[in-house]
Amino acid sequence: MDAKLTIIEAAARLLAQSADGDISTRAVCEASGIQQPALYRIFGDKAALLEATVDHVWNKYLSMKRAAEASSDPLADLRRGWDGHTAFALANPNAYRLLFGSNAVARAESGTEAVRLLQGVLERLAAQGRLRVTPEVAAQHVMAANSGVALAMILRPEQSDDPRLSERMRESVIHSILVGGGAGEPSTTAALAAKAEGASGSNSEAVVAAAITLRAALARLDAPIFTGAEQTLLDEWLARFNTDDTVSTVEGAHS
Amino acid sequence: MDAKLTIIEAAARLLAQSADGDISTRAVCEASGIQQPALYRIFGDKAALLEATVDHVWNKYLSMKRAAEASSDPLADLRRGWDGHTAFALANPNAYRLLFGSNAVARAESGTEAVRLLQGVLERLAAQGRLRVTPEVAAQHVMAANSGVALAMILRPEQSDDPRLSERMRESVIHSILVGGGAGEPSTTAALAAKAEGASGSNSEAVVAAAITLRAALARLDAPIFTGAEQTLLDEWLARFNTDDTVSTVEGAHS
DNA sequence: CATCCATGATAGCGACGCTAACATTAATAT
DNA sequence: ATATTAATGTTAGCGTCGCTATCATGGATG
Repeated sequence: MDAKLTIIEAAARLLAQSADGDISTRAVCEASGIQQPALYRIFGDKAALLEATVDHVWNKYLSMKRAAEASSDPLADLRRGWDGHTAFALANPNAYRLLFGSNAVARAESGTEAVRLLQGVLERLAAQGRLRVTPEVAAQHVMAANSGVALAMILRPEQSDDPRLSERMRESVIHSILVGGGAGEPSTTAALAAKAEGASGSNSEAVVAAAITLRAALARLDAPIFTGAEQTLLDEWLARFNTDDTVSTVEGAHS
Repeated sequence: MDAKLTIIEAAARLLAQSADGDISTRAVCEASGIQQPALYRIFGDKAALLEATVDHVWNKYLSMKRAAEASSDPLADLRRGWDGHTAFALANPNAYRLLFGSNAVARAESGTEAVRLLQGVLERLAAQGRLRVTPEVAAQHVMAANSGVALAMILRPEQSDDPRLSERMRESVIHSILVGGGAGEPSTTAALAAKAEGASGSNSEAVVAAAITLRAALARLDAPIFTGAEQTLLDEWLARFNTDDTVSTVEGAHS
């Protein structure tokens, strides 16, 4: 199974040096000292080879980044992830274009893993009460904006000469996803609690505040969102978040 | 010179029906009743044919839109232009992918014209003192975000299932480009709706954010606060707060 | 030792982008 | 009206592509 890695590395090398962004399986075979039937026995077809190559390049870059990406501040992690994404695109334009600008490698693991990592960060932000959309929606928003900026810088550098384009888009996206606009003053009770926990080191207050907010909203709700029984039970469940036991348990996951 | 248009229309037809987004010059020749040497005498090479085809499709769509795009409100025109861009991408995914996701048709006139039209609108906004960046910078920002959303919806529909993704990104970009955040029709977007309810006294954004916060906290909760079934049902109920119907209904209760 | 299966090597198929070569027509000049 | 030129139609084919059929080889397994 060493042949597989040999082929992938040769393909990655050729892809990085390719002028038009494409490579031929014949060239890959010649560069890796392997014959075509072997390549097709291993990968099946060219799309699978490209997929494996893109995944390999992506994972190589990711393992470089992963060491420095464990922080207590999910917003800082989000910024780091964005900048890393952009840097990867500029460092590997051909692989990136295959991954985010073509349909040939749409099923590559790299794309879903990028979204998974992003969602992890966003869920931590959500747990602090700082997201105003669901992590799923936020992830789609961030990914679309980030890939749009990266592709524009790769494919239309002369039309994307603003040196702060990526940074601008990053902050624009962050602003529209976070409550209170991110860097600005928090406006919701949950965000206030999130800011307060910055001093105490715990994020459980945001959860308690969110439960309180929801219970209050629930009481004033006359729209047919819940039946009476549902509403009663939901209120009971929301009340469970207010116990100190719950708080300490939730915050146990944090530290 | 009628042969040129005949070829282009055949190519556009084939491109629209193509499964993998690519077409062969042989198929174009057969579909247009013209031989390959004639095609290559007219266009030079395949890239030029694709370029002309994309330009043709783009201009056809643009002439459809141009009639309805003379307004006194540049912000409304910006929104119209954004939605038209997205609609074109979804209606012509293969042509769009060639234009914004590949380097084969990077020099197509369509791309530069799209940016030119956009800059015209942005310059009108700038003349009204509503832009907080230069029209050039704003145009790059808008184009990158719009193409990113469109490509994501084309290439990764299962990862871009938020039906309001384009709208969300549009308002996010507008907010970050205009001075004061930019006000428009307050009924459509969640952000603007949140602004409107700020005056009315209710706080639907806080409710949505609280529900999101609780769902995130719920996901990383391993303490025995809820049983599995309880947690599943609670998550479902919390998810109901995220629908825009719910939001408007909640704020409707107090207006 | 016989069997089987994974790998090596050769050759080739059909389709691709593209072009040389020539035949034919249309347009122009004399 | 004829000769010259330019444009177009037609055939055939080159080199490369993704991919595969075919067979030889060799080492592991019973």
